[in-house]
Amino acid sequence: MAAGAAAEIAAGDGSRSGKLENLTLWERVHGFLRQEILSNRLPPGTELAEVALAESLGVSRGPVREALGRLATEGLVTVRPRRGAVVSSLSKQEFLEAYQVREALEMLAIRLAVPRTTPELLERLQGLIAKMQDCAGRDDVDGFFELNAQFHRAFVDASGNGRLMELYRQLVEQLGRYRGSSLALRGSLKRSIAEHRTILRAVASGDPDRAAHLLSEHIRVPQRRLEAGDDELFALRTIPPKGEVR
Amino acid sequence: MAAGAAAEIAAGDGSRSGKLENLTLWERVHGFLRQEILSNRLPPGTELAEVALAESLGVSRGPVREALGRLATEGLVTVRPRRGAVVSSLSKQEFLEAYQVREALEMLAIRLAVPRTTPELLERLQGLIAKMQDCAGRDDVDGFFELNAQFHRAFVDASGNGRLMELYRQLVEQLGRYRGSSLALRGSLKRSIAEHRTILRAVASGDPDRAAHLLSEHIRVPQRRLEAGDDELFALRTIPPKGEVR
DNA sequence: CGGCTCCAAACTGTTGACACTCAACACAAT
DNA sequence: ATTGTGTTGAGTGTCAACAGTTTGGAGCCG
Repeated sequence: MAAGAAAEIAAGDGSRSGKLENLTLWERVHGFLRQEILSNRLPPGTELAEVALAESLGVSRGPVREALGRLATEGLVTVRPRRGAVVSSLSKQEFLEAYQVREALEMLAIRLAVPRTTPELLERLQGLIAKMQDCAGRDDVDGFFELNAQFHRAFVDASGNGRLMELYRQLVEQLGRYRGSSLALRGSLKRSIAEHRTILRAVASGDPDRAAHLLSEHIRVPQRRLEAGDDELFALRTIPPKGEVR
Repeated sequence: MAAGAAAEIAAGDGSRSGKLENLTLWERVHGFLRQEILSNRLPPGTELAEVALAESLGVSRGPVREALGRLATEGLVTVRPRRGAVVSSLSKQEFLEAYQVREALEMLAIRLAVPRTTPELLERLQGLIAKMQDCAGRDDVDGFFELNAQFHRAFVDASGNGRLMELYRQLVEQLGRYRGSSLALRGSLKRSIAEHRTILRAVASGDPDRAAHLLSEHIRVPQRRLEAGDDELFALRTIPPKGEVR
């Protein structure tokens, strides 16, 4: 039912940029839908009919089906057996649960990253904090959020643990759709920057436990607010069309 | 290819046990293959051809394909585009990475579980330790391993975090296939029991940080041995040739 | 007027067939 | 003997069609 502007998934033209795209059809559909969902162009609650999608994208139902299956195991859509797929939405409870797991993963990441710290990493983190301050001064909330995400991801990347990176990526993807909520929850940008500085100091001094502890407190700031009960933030996203989830 | 003993997945009779199984075909295939892999009846490295599986199970390639896709995102098989699927095997490095993530998840679990501790939980844990001691006395290593898994899972279940439980289950499933290795790594059963007692005391006294720290040390015992370089344990499972099933 | 039954449209689950790719093997040339 | 090339065959990627189920509503009954 979505708008008709198809993205020409099935295009056979090889002129698309210099990089040769040897992806299978369902992989392209998967990537396309993933982008549509993550960018909130397909908001939570949207029903995804196989035939409609297939026609819209110019492919058969097979690849669409396969793509939906993959998205389901990634948690971006939920399939109700014989009832079709829906862009999944997180309840306040589920959001909180994912947030807790994210905290645990980041703590592991920073513990692993500290002994592997390089001067380049410290420099990069320092640069990110500086840019964050710029954004805070300009009230560029979107920019700040992006930099903040990069800051946190830097530790995960530096951990050297591929499994951890993969899990973290999936988790952040899901939580990212509620960026508005997370941001509103955070409150003062200045305080966040100060916390980042403190964390960076602990990392530079090579103290994994202290860094992990600080990070834990840092992450808990928005979590506590959510627990306190600002449900309205979710009312925006939780679209109760008709079909009830589970 | 593989042996013929099919498991009658496609059976349409509703007489199968009292429990009504309203699962779709691919869900049944998925569950079946999952069991086969986890029980090591399909050892790592086994090539899974769609046509062969489909014929063997009495279904079409569609459901098999879908099941393989799900297993892939769960990490139990790896699909090489246009080359088919293979039962995935963990390298020493990957095993270690997963182990680290498991540690982080369990620490989160015990932190969440401590404030929610009930007398029933403490009693259950106490009972598990007692049974472990029995097994240790009888040199019942398999029994001990099972009880140990239950002990650790108890905290995850008590955490009340559904997402955490799901991730933990998947992780343990994958690591579980290397049970032999993990066991050999652990060494003294008595020491393990003593550590369990100490952890239980910390939980009973309502000290999440201490419990988490103790758990961390407890989990790290086999991890350190693995880091030390006992690769031979993996040689057992890493089947290099293109050997046929059984 | 409200509730129940039955019917039809729509959609998913499944199947079998076709097209295409890649890997291995054989053979020829250096 | 080794390397490069052509061929072949197995097996995946994709499609269109069939069958079963669910949903929503029209019609009937209380």
